[in-house]
Amino acid sequence: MKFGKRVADLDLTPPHAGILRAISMSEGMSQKALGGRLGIVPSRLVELLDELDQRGLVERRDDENDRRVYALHLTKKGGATLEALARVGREHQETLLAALTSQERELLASLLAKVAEEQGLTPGVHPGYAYLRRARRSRKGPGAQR
Amino acid sequence: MKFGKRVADLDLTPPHAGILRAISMSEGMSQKALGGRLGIVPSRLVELLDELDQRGLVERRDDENDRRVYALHLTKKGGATLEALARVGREHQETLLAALTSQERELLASLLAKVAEEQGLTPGVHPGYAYLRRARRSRKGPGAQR
DNA sequence: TATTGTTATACTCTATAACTATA
DNA sequence: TATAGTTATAGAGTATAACAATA
Repeated sequence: MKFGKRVADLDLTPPHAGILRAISMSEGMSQKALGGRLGIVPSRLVELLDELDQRGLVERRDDENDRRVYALHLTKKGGATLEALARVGREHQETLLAALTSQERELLASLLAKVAEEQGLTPGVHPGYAYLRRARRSRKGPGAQR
Repeated sequence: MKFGKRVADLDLTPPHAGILRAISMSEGMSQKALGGRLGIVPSRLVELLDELDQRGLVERRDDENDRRVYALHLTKKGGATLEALARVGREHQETLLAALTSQERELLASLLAKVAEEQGLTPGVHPGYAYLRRARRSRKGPGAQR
């Protein structure tokens, strides 16, 4: 996962990157709304936001109308990090698609966009957030030490 | 992960599917060789093979020349399961690519093949086997219960 | 002493459920 | 009683390291 490596240089993980981007697109949204949009369960979102908060990238401001909710905002540093992430994304894409001409890249993008749309994916939202519980594997058995 | 769901109907996971296919392509190979080819560490391979062995899909036969190694073989049932997996793969692909004409599918495949080759991927080997340790995230902080 | 495979153990990621504060 | 967010806990997947048998 080359992209993850690049993001790690910013002391973040790919899930963090998606959250920063989502917040920047709708500043002030609640955790509930953010989690709903990305498909992250509340408990997981809390931890990811804690980490972003801790790094000074995101602020949880009190909502005056409803004291149960936080209004999520990017800090100045958060905005700068988002720009750095955009650079990282461009670099990653350049490396990944090095084998293709720019015409081929556009073609690939349009084919994939068709597929994504037909599959009902939301643009800008990585489907990996919505985790699907795998089937339970039964365990152990043979293979004793000879 | 729709493919994983389909594979789960056969009481397997995607990693199992790749192993069955790899064994069928070189019957009799050792665990070391298999793990090397797919990029699976020995301890993980043992468990995955235990599960396949237990389901009667794979046999670990003693190698006569070197009693430390096992020669891996598909059982008859393993061969049948591999065919079922091929069907599953075709169904999955059909669903995934429903938005594309067959010409577009070929085009997509050729673009992706170019990218994969340039990236040094081995045909037939899912890159997900080679796990990359993520950067350690520092933990916890704000967000105390109000 | 080196190699093949196994076991023991630890760590990461993610989910479910119980809980607190507020509505 | 219902909702937003948090904490506690558990489970799945994978890795590292110590180990046994054989070379």
